[in-house]
Amino acid sequence: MNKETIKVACSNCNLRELCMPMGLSAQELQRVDELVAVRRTIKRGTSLFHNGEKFTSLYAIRTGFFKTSVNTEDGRDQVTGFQMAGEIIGLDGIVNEQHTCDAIALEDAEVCVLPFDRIEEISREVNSLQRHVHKIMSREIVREHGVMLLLGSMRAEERLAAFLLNLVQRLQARGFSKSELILRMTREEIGSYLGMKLETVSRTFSKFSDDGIVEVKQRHIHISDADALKRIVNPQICQ
Amino acid sequence: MNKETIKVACSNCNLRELCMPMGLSAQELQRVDELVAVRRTIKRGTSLFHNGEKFTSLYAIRTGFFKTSVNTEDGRDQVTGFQMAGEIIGLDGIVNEQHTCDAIALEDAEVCVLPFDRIEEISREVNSLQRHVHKIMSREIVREHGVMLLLGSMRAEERLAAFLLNLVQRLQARGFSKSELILRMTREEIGSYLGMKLETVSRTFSKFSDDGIVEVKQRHIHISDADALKRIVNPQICQ
DNA sequence: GGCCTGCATTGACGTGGATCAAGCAACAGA
DNA sequence: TCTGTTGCTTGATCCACGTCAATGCAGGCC
Repeated sequence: MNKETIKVACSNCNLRELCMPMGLSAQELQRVDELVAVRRTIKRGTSLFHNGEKFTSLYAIRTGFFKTSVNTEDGRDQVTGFQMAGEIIGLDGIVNEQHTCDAIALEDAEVCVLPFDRIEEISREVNSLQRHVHKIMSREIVREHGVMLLLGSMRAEERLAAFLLNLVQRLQARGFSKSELILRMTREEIGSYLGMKLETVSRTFSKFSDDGIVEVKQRHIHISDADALKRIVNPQICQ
Repeated sequence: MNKETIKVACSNCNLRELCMPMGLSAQELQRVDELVAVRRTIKRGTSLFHNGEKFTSLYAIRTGFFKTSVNTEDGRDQVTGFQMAGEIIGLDGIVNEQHTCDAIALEDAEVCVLPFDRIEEISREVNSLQRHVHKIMSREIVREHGVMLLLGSMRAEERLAAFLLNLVQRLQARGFSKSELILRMTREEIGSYLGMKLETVSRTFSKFSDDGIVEVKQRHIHISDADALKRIVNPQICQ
């Protein structure tokens, strides 16, 4: 094997514990390495796939930041999620063999292309991969339940607080600061995700800033009082 | 095989095309029949599983009607879906091996219990079952995208219209009328699902009724003008 | 540098739906 | 038959957020 091959191997990837099952034998690892067909780079602002496109592969994000959004013929648009390194996108395409949403890179990105028939083939042999695929899909379902709870029952401040806590928690799991973050998306995209208008997003940021909970300078956010955010989301519990 | 065994076989089930893959060989069918461990009946108002309970099985609904809902420690509650015959529930439990929502029967129900390790085992051998499981999970993800769109970008009338159209379409696929339906849930449960208060649900029903779009008598609904509902959901397209 | 363009912020105002409250219909049980 | 309970409807009022509009700020390009 030459350097190139080694470079695209999951076994050598520093994101392995985020997007691949753990505790594989050497032989299983070798099989799983065959999952990744190629890497693909996506320029900021361009799409990895879009609504209607034929589904062939899932994508594991190596670097960069994406949004996914669904849109209807009559111009409605809803951001359904923001995805970062180690996360898998494209699951929506399995059911009808075509994608039902757009995935847009919010910064230059690189993904591993995982052909789905290869995933199915290898997960028949490697039980822990099979289980892993099921868990990833189940996790997405549970995540979406959380978004439904947010959209269905929270007010603007609660939504934004929950959003910030979620983002920072995921960034922290990737070794970034738990109080400092740079938003990769516009106020409008945040608003679309949270079911509110961009003006309300902006005003709510300003309110948090006035209350000394966060410092906001455009897309640079510093969380000064994470507990206050938690209290906003969970009024009763965090008293 | 005695009568009892035949009775619980998927191969004889009239819901087969709804919850099982199609085009199986005789041998594969036999394997798939082993999926169903037992049937279980659930009385109206009682739970099939609830939040925190250990996950062991998925459930295929044979008869009856369920709601699933997530709830937080601080008393927030969100109905995440209504499920009817032929649909699979419990997918949320896979990721952490415990359920993260409650499933409550809204009328007396019967489900087939599908132990998840058996699903995994058999889907390693029967490719079309494997594919089917993936599709079911993907379909749920896509459905939830639709709910996010609804909650994030629609107004009350649009939400209720979309809800009614979705319900009646699923009922029609099961051989029921496309204009007549009986709601199995309260206004409050509809409201929780649609992110609105029960009073607003009631008022919106009354508005539809005044406009001659539906006839509402408590939980008995007659849809007089389905196109009008479609126009409400899709203002541009259906002109 | 100056100009353009795309975001972001902030204010003034309007409104859809929440809230509060009363009354009513359906049904189960005595 | 009456009676309590649960769910549904409707009205009056309020407010959180949307809408419309002006201004400000940063980065890219000439």
